[in-house]
Amino acid sequence: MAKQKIIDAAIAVLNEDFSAPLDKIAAKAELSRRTLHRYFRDRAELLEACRVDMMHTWQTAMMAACRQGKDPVLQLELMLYAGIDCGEKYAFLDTLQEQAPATTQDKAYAAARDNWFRHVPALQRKGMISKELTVPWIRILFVQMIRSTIQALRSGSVVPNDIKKMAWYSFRRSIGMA
Amino acid sequence: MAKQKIIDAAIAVLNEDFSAPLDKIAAKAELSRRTLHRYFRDRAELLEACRVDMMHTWQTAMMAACRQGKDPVLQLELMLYAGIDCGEKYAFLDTLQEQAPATTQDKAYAAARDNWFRHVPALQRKGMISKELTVPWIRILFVQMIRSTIQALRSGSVVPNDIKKMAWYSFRRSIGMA
DNA sequence: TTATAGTGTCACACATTTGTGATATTTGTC
DNA sequence: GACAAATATCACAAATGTGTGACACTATAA
Repeated sequence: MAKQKIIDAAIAVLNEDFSAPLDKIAAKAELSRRTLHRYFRDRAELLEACRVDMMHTWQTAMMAACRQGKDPVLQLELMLYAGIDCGEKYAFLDTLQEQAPATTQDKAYAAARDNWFRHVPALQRKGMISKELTVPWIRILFVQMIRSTIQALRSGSVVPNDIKKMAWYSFRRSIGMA
Repeated sequence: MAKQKIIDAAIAVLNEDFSAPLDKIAAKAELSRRTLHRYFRDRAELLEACRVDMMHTWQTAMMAACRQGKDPVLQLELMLYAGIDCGEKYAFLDTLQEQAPATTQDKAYAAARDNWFRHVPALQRKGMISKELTVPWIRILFVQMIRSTIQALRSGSVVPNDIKKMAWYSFRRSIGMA
């Protein structure tokens, strides 16, 4: 589907340069700018479509991840993998979220994501997560670990197969897990 | 000095949106766009000034850090702190480096930064750094840890005093150190 | 007070980006 | 081949961003 192709291109381009001209997005999608405009009235509409698409992708991946286990540690691992699978979509969504004020939908998204982090204090008491770290810091680490993975994949200097394992290893240890 | 004020504003704005209009930079610097143009002929000149400023800041911090110890682990810790002290400058410089082809000066910068990472294989053999991780991945983690710190500071949700400690703790452990 | 340096405001030409209409050209299907 | 759907190309007006000149408005020092 051309529409999805455009959205994917837009996410890829805007993630690197938020004010990039539509030509660049069209080029990335291998379409003319004119065709892009046939699917999206204007820049704002495209941006909104990106937001919805990213949210949907992330939610779907998250749901699948969370269904698989009740153990918070396993859930966290699966959440990280879900974020990685969403790739740029997750990172860019996170950026967009900062720029625009939260709508009702956004709040649902944020709630879904934040849900896990409620477990942190309990895990800290159990000594599974370092007590030196704060919850906001751990959240930031989580997002940045996904960004690191994206960058590693894009740079091509790391073998794709190894990345997920390395990411989980690094993230797990960065928050004080064994 | 107004010139420095503009450069700082430019780094802050362009770090978030590389194609942001000059109006935004001028606004951030609390100056009119006309005044900005009195200091910098055009966008390219401002960008170049940013690059030089960031490189200088980073080099200075790095030199100071490296003078303090011969132990690679201590050096790494001090390098991380240097990066954090440079703040956005380090992260943006890293971005710029990707976009523009390396000049002679850039190579010197890159060399200084990369210098430390030569120690990694030796440290891996000693079992101080995880053998599961690759050098490119460790480099990415280093940069992203600085970005995490910037974000944490900017969000205001983490106490500044704690950040450096948390960043070093998380980075150290993420690469497999004790 | 009078210079003078730094800044702000306004106006302007120019370039780029954006959104749209008109008209081919391609693509797939019958 | 004939047809319809999707796309490309071109042209164009409107909006936005860029760089510059002219001039007015502070300050501060001589």
